Amino acid sequence: MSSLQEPTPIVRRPLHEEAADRIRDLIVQGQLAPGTRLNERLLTAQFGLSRTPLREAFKVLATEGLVELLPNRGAIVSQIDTVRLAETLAVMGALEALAGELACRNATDAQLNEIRALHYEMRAHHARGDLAGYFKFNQAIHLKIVKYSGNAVLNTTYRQMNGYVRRARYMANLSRERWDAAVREHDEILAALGARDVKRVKALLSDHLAHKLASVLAELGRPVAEQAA
Amino acid sequence: MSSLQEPTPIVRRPLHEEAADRIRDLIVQGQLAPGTRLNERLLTAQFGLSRTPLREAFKVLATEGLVELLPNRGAIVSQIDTVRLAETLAVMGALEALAGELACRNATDAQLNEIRALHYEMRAHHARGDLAGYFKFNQAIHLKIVKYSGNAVLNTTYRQMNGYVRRARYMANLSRERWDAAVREHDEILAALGARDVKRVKALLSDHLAHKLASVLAELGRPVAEQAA
DNA sequence: GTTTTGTATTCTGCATGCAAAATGAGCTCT
DNA sequence: AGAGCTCATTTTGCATGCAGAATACAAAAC
Repeated sequence: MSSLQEPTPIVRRPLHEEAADRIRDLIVQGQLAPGTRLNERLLTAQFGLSRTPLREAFKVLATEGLVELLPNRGAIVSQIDTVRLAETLAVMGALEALAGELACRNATDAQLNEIRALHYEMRAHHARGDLAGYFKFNQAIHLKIVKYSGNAVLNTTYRQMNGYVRRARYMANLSRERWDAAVREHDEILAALGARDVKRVKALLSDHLAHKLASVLAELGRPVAEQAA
Repeated sequence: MSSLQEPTPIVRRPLHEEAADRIRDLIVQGQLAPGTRLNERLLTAQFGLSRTPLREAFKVLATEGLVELLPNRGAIVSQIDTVRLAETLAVMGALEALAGELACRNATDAQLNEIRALHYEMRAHHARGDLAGYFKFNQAIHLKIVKYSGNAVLNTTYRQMNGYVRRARYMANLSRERWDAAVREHDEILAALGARDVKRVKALLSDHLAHKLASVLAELGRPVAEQAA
């Protein structure tokens, strides 16, 4: 038992995972607005499976925080409440600072070049004033930095939080000033990463996220600014 | 509808939550060793419920990382692998540094006094050489700091990771030197917290966790030390 | 006109049933 | 004795059924 055992480990993917992925995408991409009720009968019909695996998916999404389970009243897409959003961004700041530190140490040059490429793509969209395109590459850069930290736990934790926060991106209606500033911050982050300057990367990422948090909070005008980093 | 509506919101707790809690406790407290198979029939008999809610609980525990789901082969208590342990501790270090910072700002004096009390209890157990008692209060202190950060997302994230890590505590067979050093570090942390010295608390907690990580890794003798903070 | 009450319908929570996959025991063949 | 095969048993994955809770709606009371 050595070479030709399993070219492809053909184990059918459990239905509940499939369902969880599909619903997660719908939520994260904003197709299912916060507060929307997730009707079991409806979704089973739509996905072509029975209630059991669907309900299992609900449980998973609930522990991920994307869905809220009301006893005897089913599941709703969780509200994006301001406090939780701020809290999540604060935590993501800490995570990303760590990610930057580790990426400085562990990322290969090729990986840094990948990030660099994404950065220039992002700048291109910024130059054109294409906000949606900008967001896409911005996201990709941050996810890559976290990924190339080489810490899998960090990666999954971050991605999960990102799923929650991402839905709020249209809420922060990003002023032109903030947008330009964010791009400049990215320039600096990239430079520091290239120089493998741990301390600087860490500080820059921490600040970057703090600014993002501040801009989101400003946009939402809530007086919860105190408890953020 | 104002005053006498719901003295206690008597909504029966879903069975799957109950089950998840019970199994989680068994795993975290080490009564269910890593690798143990979780037989559905057995557990349903033991808990007095049917397979459906039990399986829902499995899904939750799986997303929490305490249980591994093998398609068509059921659930096993997840192994504590060294790499993941190290990665988790690194992330917890970042989280706890943030927690310390926020606690400095947000914790009330009464809350700091609570932590202080726990600290002296811990010292008492250390003085007696009572390792189990020491661990208990040590845990409690760290959890309180995180809790009094006032950031709920941080709190739940930290607690979840702690659940995974806690099972490994007996693995790190803590030398007397490291034990003494840890206690001294706690002294300093407490002092800095009392002085509300954000920068210092942050640094101390970060170092404290890094030392813990190093000691665990040393004990386990794995060459994964590079990728930690 | 508004609120309350009664009732029908829908939906959730959980148990159970059934088919497919995995495990294990015994057997055969080398 | 050990490796491979067959078949019975166990176990998982999923669908469905049923009871109770929640919701919706309409008629009645104020």
